[in-house]
Amino acid sequence: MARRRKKILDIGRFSELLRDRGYRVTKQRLAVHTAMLTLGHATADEVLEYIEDRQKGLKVSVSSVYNILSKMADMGLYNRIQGIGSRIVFDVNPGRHIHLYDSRAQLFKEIEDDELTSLIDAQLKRRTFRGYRMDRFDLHIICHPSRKKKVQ
Amino acid sequence: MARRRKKILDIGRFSELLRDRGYRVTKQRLAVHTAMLTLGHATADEVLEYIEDRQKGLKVSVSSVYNILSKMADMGLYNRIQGIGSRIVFDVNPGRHIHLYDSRAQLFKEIEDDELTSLIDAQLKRRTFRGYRMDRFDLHIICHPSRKKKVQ
DNA sequence: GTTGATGCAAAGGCTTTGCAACTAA
DNA sequence: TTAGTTGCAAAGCCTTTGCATCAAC
Repeated sequence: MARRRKKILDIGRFSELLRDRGYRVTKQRLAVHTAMLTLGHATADEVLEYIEDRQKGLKVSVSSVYNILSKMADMGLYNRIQGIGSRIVFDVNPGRHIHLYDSRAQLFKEIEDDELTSLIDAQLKRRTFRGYRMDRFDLHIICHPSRKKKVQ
Repeated sequence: MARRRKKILDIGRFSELLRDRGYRVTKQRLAVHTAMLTLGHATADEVLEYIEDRQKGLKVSVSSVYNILSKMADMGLYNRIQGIGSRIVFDVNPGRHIHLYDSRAQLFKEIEDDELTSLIDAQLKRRTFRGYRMDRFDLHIICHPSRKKKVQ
């Protein structure tokens, strides 16, 4: 019983989606989505930094990055997960639910584990939450590096 | 294989712990912990509001609430979980890992599910995360009310 | 009496908002 | 052309910090 997952939209489908919904395809939106495709999950200023590093010519403001990330999240394209503290982390993959949080470096790493995802999903689906219907889940595995040396 | 859980500290043990570690037992700390025992999880201003409602006589400042909650979290007494957006939510129970998030009301509800907790814990324990050791996990089940009428 | 803890106000960090200028369609 | 977007700056919110005062021990 494989879990059905939403797919990450490449730039082409991303543009299509915008157009389909009557939104404009702007350089800023393309740049943000491109950044998210590479970064996986990122805060607004990580996205901004990424863009500034790769596209010197393109001007993108902080507020636009926020607006774009928020709009995409509201459209269901990204998830809002969250860092400890007060920073919003956006996740490009709506189907990605398991995050490893490095409590020392204070950043998220990716975990791909379909078996675990399916297992939890199955468990949750057969449970009832009085009066509530589950949309999705987020599993945060809080970890610390197990060795002194820098881990990769 | 029941999961061993840290216990919630009642006020007496809370005071003991403070004294044992060389910290002072202040009215503010007692008030904050009392609030947390009732609220389960709360943001700093929810704690403050709770205290102001019940103990008109006692003066507690915002910064003290923050300081106290942070210190307790650093001592491992509370967990920092997080609301969507930029607010830090503290959880009084270090052994409580499953949270139902009502996305409409934007608040957390409690889920007690030892079976599910044990299951996930067991799964995580038998997995390896290259270079990382797991401290704990947080499962957020994002839900919406399934009926129009207000749910309890 | 000693320190650690508190309260206040100011500073900080991240996010949102208002609005004129811009640009995709 | 024209309505949706952007960029800028200001405002907002929550959290942290510095320091004089206070109180637990």
